[in-house]
Amino acid sequence: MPDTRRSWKEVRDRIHQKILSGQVRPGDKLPRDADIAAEMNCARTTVQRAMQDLADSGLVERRRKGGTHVRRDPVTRATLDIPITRNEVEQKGNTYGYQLIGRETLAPPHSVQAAFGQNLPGPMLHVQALHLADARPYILEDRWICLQTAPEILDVDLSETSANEWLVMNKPYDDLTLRFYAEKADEKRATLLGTDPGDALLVIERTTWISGAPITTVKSSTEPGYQLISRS
Amino acid sequence: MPDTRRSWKEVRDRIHQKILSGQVRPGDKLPRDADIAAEMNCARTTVQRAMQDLADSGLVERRRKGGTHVRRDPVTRATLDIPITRNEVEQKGNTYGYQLIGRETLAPPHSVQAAFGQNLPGPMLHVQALHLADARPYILEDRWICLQTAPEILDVDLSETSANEWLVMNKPYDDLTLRFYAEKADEKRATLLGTDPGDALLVIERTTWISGAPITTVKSSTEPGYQLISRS
DNA sequence: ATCAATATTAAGTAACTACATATTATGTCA
DNA sequence: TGACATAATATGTAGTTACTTAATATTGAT
Repeated sequence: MPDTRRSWKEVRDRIHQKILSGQVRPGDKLPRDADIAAEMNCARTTVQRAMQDLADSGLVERRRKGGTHVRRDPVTRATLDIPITRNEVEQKGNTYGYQLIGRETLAPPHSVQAAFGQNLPGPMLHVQALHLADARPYILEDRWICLQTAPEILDVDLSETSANEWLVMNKPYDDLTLRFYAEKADEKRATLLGTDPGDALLVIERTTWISGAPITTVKSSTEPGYQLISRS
Repeated sequence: MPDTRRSWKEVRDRIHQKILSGQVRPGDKLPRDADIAAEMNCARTTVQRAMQDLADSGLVERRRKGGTHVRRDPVTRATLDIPITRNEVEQKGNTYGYQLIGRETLAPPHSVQAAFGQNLPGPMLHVQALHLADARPYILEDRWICLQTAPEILDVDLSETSANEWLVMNKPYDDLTLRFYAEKADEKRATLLGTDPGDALLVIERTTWISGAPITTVKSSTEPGYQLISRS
């Protein structure tokens, strides 16, 4: 085998290597795609793919005309998968349970409006529900659903189907913000989650939009000890 | 303009639309790339790119021969950028400060060994340091560095340069695990972070490897109120 | 010298082609 | 019938060409 063609992954790894072995330093400009292609004896498209990947993972920055530069503020870029809670529970081998706690149509409080920024969401459905793993409280969700964008939710029997699942299956979103933080369990949440007030809870806030219009925002308080782990 | 060529993003969005408008349901098989290309009047490469993107974002699954299927357990896939702490602080317009608390060569405790799995890391440097924003405690890091993989760290003046920065700049990794959870501040951490014991802290654990060899593992306890926010 | 029009550059996108690879289906021989 | 080879199939990867787009540099007119 004289000189097997190198895949874009090889090209990527070579450049990756160069960057972090110090041959090329943060802020440095890399050669043009075409030159790298010539040097590595491959097509520009291959270099393009490699560079795209490096750019996606936060290692380099590319600008038309400007060329490709090694980022001077390298970031750790990680991907998280947040599954539907039912699947998450069943994946772990536990039995999934669901319990509706409250449901009411209401004008959203200011904190919820803030989550949506400019676009005022109008009247919303406020749903509180508990997800269970083997009958133990797992995640407590406090959700607001925009009735302008998702009026069909009013016809859904939320004591049967969780809003979580219904929305994921029926209301596609094209924009999403996630927010993670730690919070002390207050009296009410502690009771519902079967833990003690003051316990540290990981909270996940998720807000979704479809073409600019708000769909839903959820504040999920997880059971004590819950961990989020990045994809490899 | 009769029929402008459609980009791979248009193709992606059209399919995305189909999937979540219910025209195609979770588990369903999508037509072959070639057929979609014909239908949409574009090249297969364009469909390929579109499909790749949908697969990357967790919406569909592709298998050679098997074809493309809509995932039956859709996940919310989010990307997080975790910058170097100095940059994070300065980005917010605060002054960055750094303070070394402790430094010692030590055999790692079992919990640290566990983070690395099988590969035993050997002797390690244990470093504790505090990152400050406007002279207020921001992140407390408790780090273990593998001396086999990164012996040069012993020559670094860690009272000047943070291990965080030195490692990011000098020790490339090719594998990384992140873990997020909430934890109550214990007495010691509360003091260092200038808060009260029992406060809920968001903890970020990061472990890195290079070609299978452990580099470092950090447990970063963030100031109360700290939030992680996903990239758009 | 200033500003605007124009050219140049380097990445971005897309078409078409060809072959690779993984997987499934089929067929043949013992 | 069962094991194994073979064919068919759909995605994956790579090359080549051509054109687009955004950013920069140059030119030229005032």
